[in-house]
Amino acid sequence: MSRSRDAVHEILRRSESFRSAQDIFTEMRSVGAKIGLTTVYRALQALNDDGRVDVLRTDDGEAVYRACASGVHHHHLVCRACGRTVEVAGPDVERWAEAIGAEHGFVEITHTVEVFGTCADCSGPR
Amino acid sequence: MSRSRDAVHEILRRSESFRSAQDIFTEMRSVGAKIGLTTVYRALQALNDDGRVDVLRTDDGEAVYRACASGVHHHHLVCRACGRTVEVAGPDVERWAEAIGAEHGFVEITHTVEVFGTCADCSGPR
DNA sequence: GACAGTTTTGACAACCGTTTTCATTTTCCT
DNA sequence: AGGAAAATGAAAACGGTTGTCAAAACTGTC
Ligand SMILES: [Zn+2]
Ligand SMILES: [Zn+2]
Ligand SMILES: [Zn+2]
Ligand SMILES: [Zn+2]
Repeated sequence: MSRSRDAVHEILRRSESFRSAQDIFTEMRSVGAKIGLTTVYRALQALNDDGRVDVLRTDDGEAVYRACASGVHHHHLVCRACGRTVEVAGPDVERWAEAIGAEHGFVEITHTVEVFGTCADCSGPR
Repeated sequence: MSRSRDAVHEILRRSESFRSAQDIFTEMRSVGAKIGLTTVYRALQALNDDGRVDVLRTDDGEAVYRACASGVHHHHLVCRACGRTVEVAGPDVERWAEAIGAEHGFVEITHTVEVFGTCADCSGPR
């Protein structure tokens, strides 16, 4: 798994928002790349397994992917309108999650945190 | 929408973990209730519209529902093994989300936060 | 109670994103 | 070049969810 995996990774690196498999597939086809939808799905899950892309689920259950610049644990601030995404750190949140878990006797704590809003460009000069 | 909506709500109130539509449907049928899967789905989305149940997506995209005791904004600490769920508050997290959004010029901030772990019963006396 | 109008129900089909299958193509190594 | 192994993609299968539509249940009125 290499040729197309890199192609998919490249698409994601060029994008600053989360993208769906179908979305990526359509873009690649529209610029003449000959690739199958199945391969896009496989590339995405390989990239995710390797920790090279982040994935999250939209409200309607679609998986969307992003090649994040940061290799370490972080979260996302996503514009509801244009999808633009900023990677953010939240040391306080990390500590809070651990603490709240411990407080109730839970171990091996993990968490998911996403922040949504409307970015400056999209809320715009009214 | 009433009879079956209440029945579904009741099932959820009796459960302390998040449940899927299929799951609820199977339980209801197994105790002799005559209800259709479609109706369960409709009841769940109605309850959610009314803000009476919380919904979240599992990693594989399935929607799961829970009738939370708290009517106000809160988050969940979920056991990966048995599903047992504790409602938790995180004032620090609320403030952090607002602040991080504002810091990047985003407005109308919302967020999703879920904490996962293994509960005391499930991690058990090794 | 009978009746007409409205709402709810549920079997079934349609949808849609994702995964599996499997035969073909490409890549890699000698 | 030759053969084994990995990658590819078209099409079928899958699983959760939503749409369809005719039948059933509920509503209020005479
Ligand atoms: Zn925006
Ligand atoms: Zn974190
Ligand atoms: Zn547990
Ligand atoms: Zn919150």
